[in-house]
Amino acid sequence: MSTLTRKQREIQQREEMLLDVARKMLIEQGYAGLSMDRIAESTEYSKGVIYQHFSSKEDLVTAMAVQSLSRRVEYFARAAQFQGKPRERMMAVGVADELFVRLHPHHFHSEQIIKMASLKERVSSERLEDLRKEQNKCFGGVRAIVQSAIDCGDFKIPAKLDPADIVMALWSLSIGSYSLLHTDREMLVENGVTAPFNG
Amino acid sequence: MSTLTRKQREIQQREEMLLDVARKMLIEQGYAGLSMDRIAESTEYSKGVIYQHFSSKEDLVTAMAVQSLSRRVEYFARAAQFQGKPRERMMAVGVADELFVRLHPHHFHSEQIIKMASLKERVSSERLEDLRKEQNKCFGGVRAIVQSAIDCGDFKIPAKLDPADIVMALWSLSIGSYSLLHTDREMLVENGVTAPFNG
DNA sequence: ACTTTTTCCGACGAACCGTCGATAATTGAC
DNA sequence: GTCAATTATCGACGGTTCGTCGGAAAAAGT
Repeated sequence: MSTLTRKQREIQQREEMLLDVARKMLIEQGYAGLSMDRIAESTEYSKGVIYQHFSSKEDLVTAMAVQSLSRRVEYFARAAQFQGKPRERMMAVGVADELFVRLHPHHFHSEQIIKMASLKERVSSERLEDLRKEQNKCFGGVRAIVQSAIDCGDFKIPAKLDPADIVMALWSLSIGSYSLLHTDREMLVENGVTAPFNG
Repeated sequence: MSTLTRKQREIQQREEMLLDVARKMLIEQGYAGLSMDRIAESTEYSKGVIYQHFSSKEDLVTAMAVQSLSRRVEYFARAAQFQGKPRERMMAVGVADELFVRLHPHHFHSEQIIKMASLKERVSSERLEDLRKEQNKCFGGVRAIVQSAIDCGDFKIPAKLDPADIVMALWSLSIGSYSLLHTDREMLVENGVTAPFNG
C-alpha cells in the first residue's frame, strides 16, 4: 500500500486533470479566457469541486507555475549531472533551460500572470510556499554549478560579483528573452535580430 | 492658433487625466483592482466618456504603456547626445534605462499585463500601432548607438553577432532584472544576490 | 427662440468569481 | 439488506465587473 489512500490518489489525479484542462485554456484563450465556470463545464465537474482544489483563479494559475517549475528543476538536475568540466555543466544548464522553455511554453506565461501585483495576495499561503521552495531549489541548483566552475578556476568573474549575481543575470536573460521572443517577435525580426540564444 | 481645436485639446487633456488616475489605481491595487467603474466614479465622468477614450480596459493599459514608452525614448535620446566616446554613450543609455525604471515603476507592470496573450487582441488596432512605433523608435535608437560604438572600434563583438542581437540581450536583461527584482526580491536576497545593476 | 448636432450619462445585459445550503453518494453499524 | 451518519458533489445565488446603447443634456448653429 502506498502512502496515500485510494481516495487521495483519485483527488490528486483529478487535480492534475484540472490543471491540464486549465493550461490548455490559458494557452489558447489567455488569462481573460480562462474561466472557472468553463473549466467546470468542460470537465463535467461542478465549481464546488474546482474550488476544493484551488482557492481562487490565481491559486490555480500558481499551481500551474509550481508544476512546471518543478519540471524545470528536474531538467536542471539532469544537466548538473552532466559528465565533464564544470564549465560544460554550465552550458548544459543553458541547454536545459532552452529545452524547458520549448517544451513548457506556458510556464513563463503563468509566471507573468502571477507577478501582476495584488494577484499574489489572492493565492493561498500553502501554494505560495510551494512556489518559493521550487524557486529556491532552482536558484540553488544553478548557483552550485556556477560555484563549482569558479572553484576549479574554469570560470572567472570579477571579484566584486558573487556567484548569485551571475545566476541572477542568467535568469534575467532567460526571462527577458522569452518575454521578447514570445510577444514582440515581429519587432525583433523587423529590426534584424538573428541570434535567438547563446550560452 | 494651434493645429488642434480647443475641444480637441480639452479631450486630450482629459485623456491624460484619466491615464493618471488609472495609473495610480494600477500601482496601488494591481490589475484586478483597476476598474473602469471606479475610474469613472473617481473622475466624476461617466463610463460612456471613458469608453470614448479607450475601447477596453486592455486598451487603457496599453495607452499607459505607450505613454511611458515614449518617455523612455526621450531618456534614450538624451543619453544618445551624451558628449564623449560611443562607448560612454552606451553607458549613458544604461544609466538612462535605470533612471527610467526608477521613475516609471509602473511601466513594466503595464507591459507585463499587455503581454498576457489574448489581452492584446482586445486592444484597438490604432493603439497597437502606436505601441509598435514607440518600440521601434526605442530599439532603433539604442542600436544606432551600439553601431557607432562598433564602427569606431570602441566596442568589439563576435562577428557572428549583429548589433541588433546586442540590443536584444541588453533589453532582455533589463526586462528580466526588473521582473525578478520587483516580484522575487526576497528570494534574491535570501540567496545572496548583491549587485542589482551593471552596465 | 428653436433646431440640429455633439457630448455625456447611467441603467442594463452578459459574464464571471467565489459561496453555501441542498442533494447525492459512500461508508459503517446492525 | 436496511438505515443512519458521514463525506463528496452540485449548481443557484449575490456581488462585481465589463462594455453597450437609447435617451437626456449641453453646445453650436440659424
